[in-house]
Amino acid sequence: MAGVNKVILLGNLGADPEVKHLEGDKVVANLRLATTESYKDRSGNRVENTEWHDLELWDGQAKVAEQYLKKGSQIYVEGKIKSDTWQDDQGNNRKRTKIRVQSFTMLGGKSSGPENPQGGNQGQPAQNPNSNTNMNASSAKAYDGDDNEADDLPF
Amino acid sequence: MAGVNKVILLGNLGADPEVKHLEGDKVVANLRLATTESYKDRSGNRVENTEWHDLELWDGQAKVAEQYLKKGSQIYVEGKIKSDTWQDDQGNNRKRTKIRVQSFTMLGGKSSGPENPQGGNQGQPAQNPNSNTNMNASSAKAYDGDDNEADDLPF
Amino acid sequence: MAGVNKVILLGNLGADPEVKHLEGDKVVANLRLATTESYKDRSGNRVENTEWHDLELWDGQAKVAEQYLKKGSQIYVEGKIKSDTWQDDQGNNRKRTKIRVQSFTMLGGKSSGPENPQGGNQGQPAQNPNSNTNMNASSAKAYDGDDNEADDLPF
Amino acid sequence: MAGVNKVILLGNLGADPEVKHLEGDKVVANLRLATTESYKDRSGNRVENTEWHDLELWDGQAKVAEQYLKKGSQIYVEGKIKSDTWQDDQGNNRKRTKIRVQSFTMLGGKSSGPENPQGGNQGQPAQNPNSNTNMNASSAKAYDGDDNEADDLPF
DNA sequence: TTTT
DNA sequence: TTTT
Repeated sequence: MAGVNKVILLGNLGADPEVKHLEGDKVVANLRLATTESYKDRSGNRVENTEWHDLELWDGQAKVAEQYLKKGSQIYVEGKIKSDTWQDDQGNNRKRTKIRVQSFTMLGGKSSGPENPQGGNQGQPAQNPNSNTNMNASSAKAYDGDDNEADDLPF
Repeated sequence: MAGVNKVILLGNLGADPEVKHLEGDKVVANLRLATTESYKDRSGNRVENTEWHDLELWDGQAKVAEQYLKKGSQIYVEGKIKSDTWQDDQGNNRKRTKIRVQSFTMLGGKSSGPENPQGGNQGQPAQNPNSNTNMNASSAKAYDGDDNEADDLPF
Repeated sequence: MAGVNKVILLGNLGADPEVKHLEGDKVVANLRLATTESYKDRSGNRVENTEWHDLELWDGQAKVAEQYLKKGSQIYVEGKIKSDTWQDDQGNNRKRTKIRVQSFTMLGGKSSGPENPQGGNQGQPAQNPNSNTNMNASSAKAYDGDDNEADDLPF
Repeated sequence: MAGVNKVILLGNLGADPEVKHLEGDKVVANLRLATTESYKDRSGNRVENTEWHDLELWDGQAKVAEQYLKKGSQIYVEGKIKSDTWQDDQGNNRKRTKIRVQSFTMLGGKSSGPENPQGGNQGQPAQNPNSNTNMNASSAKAYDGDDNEADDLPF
């Protein structure tokens, strides 16, 4: 029976993306995303609570992430929960949960813009390094291999 | 900085709720929820893929779950991802991820209706055991202690 | 700048789908979906409040809707808000809002199962007319013309 | 039967909030929010498509909006679709759809920070007018009158 | 371990 | 480990 497994996150990267280029043109990027909520406890003190999420992106999206995201980037993410289960050396059942990203959008925050835009002209500073450069890397449709959103880059 | 950490699930329970009544009137329920997606692989064969989620509900919601949900129940859930981290006996960093439920709605499927409705009249079968009895246990707002959704029960 | 425009609905159809087959193999289906919320007013009386949504589905999804949905069907929907604006006869600006469906999933409820399954054998009643027949008609990606979810039908 | 009616938006305000202070301490704010999507048409040209949403906020949230949001502000919104229906002068049935906001979060973008922070010191420019000042105005719980999120302001 |  |  069909179900729903949907995750929506908005937060900041705790580190630069870790990107691996695999055989057969496959690319995978792993991101660490922090979502912080803030509330008042019973004593009226403001408390911050940060949850860290392991994101996994494939192929076109991984390339976009590699080129545009870095530590501190603020992004909006849609994806689904996906767990790996295995047995460790002691024979214990282990489980690791990550978010398989289906789409993401860059928001403003620190460090928007490509790390090294068109590979040159570093003497001329980017016109608006702090502007709200959003960019959408849309749905990956991983199963059927029609993963062509690399053609969807906004330039 | 405020962020967003939102999970939306729709699936079936793999087991009856596990409910613990703690000191001070606190109640916690743990549910195992399966979300199944179905797709065709490259060869055109239909494949089913099930993800299992650990849900945690507190207080008013836990009581509603205890009374109305059981193995097989189909529910719609909103919540957030919440991880526990600790060190195991070998000093390894461990992490366990669960879904802290903020609201849920009972859908049809098997086993709607209370397990043992007001404790009596078992000779008379429930009129419509397979009907689409939905019920909403709304948001828990745990942090500020205004956790009064027990008053929101639909009866 | 990229934004997010996402709608999630779970409710029941108020009428059978209205389907139009257009030139060039295009198909559009219009659905009326009711989402009902129930709450207690200040006096403690339970109140029901129903919102009606106009859904629009295209092509592969429209065909699935035509074949499987009818009045009373319970569905889960993801889509986006889309408005038409025009001037009426009096020169007033008018606006009509609908939900462009990106994916939907059939839940149980009334009237699951095809209206007329494989066109025959009506003497033999469907084995489980009230069973929880879910079915997923996945995302339509209308803009790029790669609208091939008709190939994704679960049979 | 309980249903789901959920809207998630991320975009920018097209104008300053319109706030009305009603009798009995009630406050309502109306916002115009633009969500823009960007895609390539068949010819490979990038196309932008903007949808305008009418948002309605009440009480504590309305006050937060009044103080912190203005034209250009980028926000993340959760809410639900809510329609008004009436008959116009010609006796035609009319319908107007708006988004009843349940929570919102300020993101960076233009014009974060209060319009007039604690009412003074205008000679000293705000230190970081373009910084990523996020702020969460949480769920409004309108029906039951326990609308105390004014106490939840982050200061 | 659910559901179809 | 992010962000404010």
